[in-house]
Amino acid sequence: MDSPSRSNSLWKGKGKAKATDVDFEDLNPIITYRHLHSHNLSPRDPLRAIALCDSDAFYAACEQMRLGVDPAIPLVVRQWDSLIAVNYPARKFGISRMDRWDDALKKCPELKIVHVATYKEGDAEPGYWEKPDTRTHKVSLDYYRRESAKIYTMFKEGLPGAEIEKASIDEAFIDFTRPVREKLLERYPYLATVPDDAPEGIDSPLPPPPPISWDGLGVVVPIHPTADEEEQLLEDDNLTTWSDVALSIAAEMMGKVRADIHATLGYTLSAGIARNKFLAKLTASYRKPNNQSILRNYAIPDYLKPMPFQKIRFLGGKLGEALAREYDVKTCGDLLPISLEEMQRKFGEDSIWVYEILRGIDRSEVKEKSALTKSMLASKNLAEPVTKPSEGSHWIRVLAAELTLRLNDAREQSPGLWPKSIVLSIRQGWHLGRSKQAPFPFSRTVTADLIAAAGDKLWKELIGFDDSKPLPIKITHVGLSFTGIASTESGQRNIEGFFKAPDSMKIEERGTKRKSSATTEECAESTAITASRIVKDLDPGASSPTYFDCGRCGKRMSLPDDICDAEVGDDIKKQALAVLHTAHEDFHLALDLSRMPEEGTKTVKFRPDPPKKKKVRRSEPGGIARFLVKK
DNA sequence: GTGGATGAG
DNA sequence: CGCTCATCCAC
Repeated sequence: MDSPSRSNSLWKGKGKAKATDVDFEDLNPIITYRHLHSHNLSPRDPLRAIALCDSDAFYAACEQMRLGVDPAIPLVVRQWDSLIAVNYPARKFGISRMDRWDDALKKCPELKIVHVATYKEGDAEPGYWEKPDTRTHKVSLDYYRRESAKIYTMFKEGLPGAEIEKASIDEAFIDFTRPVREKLLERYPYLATVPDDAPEGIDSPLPPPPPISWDGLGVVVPIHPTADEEEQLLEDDNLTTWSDVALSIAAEMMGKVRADIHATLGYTLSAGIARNKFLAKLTASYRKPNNQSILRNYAIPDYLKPMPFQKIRFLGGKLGEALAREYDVKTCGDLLPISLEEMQRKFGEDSIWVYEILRGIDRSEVKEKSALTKSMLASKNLAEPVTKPSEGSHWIRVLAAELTLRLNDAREQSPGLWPKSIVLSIRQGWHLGRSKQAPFPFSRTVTADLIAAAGDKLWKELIGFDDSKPLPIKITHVGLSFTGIASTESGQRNIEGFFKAPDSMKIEERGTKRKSSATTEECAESTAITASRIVKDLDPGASSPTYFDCGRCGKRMSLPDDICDAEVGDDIKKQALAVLHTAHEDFHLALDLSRMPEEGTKTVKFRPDPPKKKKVRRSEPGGIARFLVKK
């Protein structure tokens, strides 16, 4: 457990040197007019103000709102036999996330238990059932995704100018720097111009900041946690900086949106506000639920030092464990004496990320994610293993139905969305897994059948299709996913240009039902090309055309003769033509996409800021390296 | 492209 | 071995 070879003094020997002096050097940087007036908001901006805002016990809150349950009632969300969300009232009973539902009920007989939505093959959409069967049903988190999207929308609308990065289904980072700066100049107009007598012109420091009232802005993390509050307040007041002013304005804005969201959607949120993402995240958990906390720069050292580093984002896993073991320590403060060189020697060049984090430094940016997701996975662990190919098809249809919903849903926001490939993965027993993927044909109208067909094909490639004899192995897990989802970001305008014919497309459904309420999605689906002409041609009463002329390539696309000649109603011919039309548009669209410069999806590193996997380049792969290097 | 690893909640 | 989801990377 301990490391006898390591001299204690090496890393505990710093004595009482003020960490503020030695390890945290940047707590009160000089802020000049240039900083304030620079239009180049960089991660080094001393007036940066970042928030992490997350929804309290989100799934539980969703169910509580959906069912109109009093928020004070203990409520949990159940998934099969365990719990996936526990609201705060329920936590008071000692119920926690991984508890079994029946154990939880023993702890709190009044507990309101809601099973997460599920669906089975053939269901149009997920539903809530008292007792869903794990053998036939699959969990759906769709409702939570939709509610999450509502919150995200309110963030965007309520915080113009702020950069917002959705970090997960229940949390988002918000960069307030720009709106805060505007407010700063508005509120303190004397900052707008460099005084004539400023010694160094635009590079002169700003005048002393005004005092701040934190009333109603949230909990302010104390600079030096002590028993004496009086003393604390006194000290804190004497140390106000412009950075604090910036944080207080951010807190103001954050508080307003939180209140707004609570009033409109009913969700309570907690937020942390600090100078960077990592600290914001850490600060958000300072006081929960339904609260926000502010971490001033001067409060960073004493907040961070006692903090178990394994609580830090990306240090919660094996890397954190490896660090803890290597040095036999727990807190951030414990790791401060480790030199950068030492850390890099053991954990690779990229450990500088960890080194800086421990000192409250994090330059990673809040960046709205262009494509909201790059992949979509629907998967299911099978309580009853699949032993026949036909059973596989069954689950594939279930999973395909979910992917259909989700992809079409995503397309409401970005019509050009398109998964490059579809992947079927299966697992047998406990670790052996295989997967197979194939290109996913672009199609404007994605149906469950289309996806299921693709999945079935992969299934056959993966395990064969002879239903007569049982599979040699038991499949315990089936997953169907889309990968390489591209949103044709830069081409958005082009594409929307195509997608703007009005209500022409419902013809596929029924020629007569013209004004059927077309959803935005369906409107977006219609394409310009020759749509208006087609609609005219399809005017009720006129005899059905059997071709159309493509406005883009000029080609005349005709129905196959056998359909033209067949003794079928006009309805059928209309439908057939619509299908042909759609297919042809898809062809053009795919062509457009392939020719389009891949701006949104080029080699931009998707996750530039988080810690790199530690590539250990080291002669001796012992010790921690074993965790980090593939065996 | 495939499989595995990592991480979050 | 909860269960479901997402991303990255070595091969």
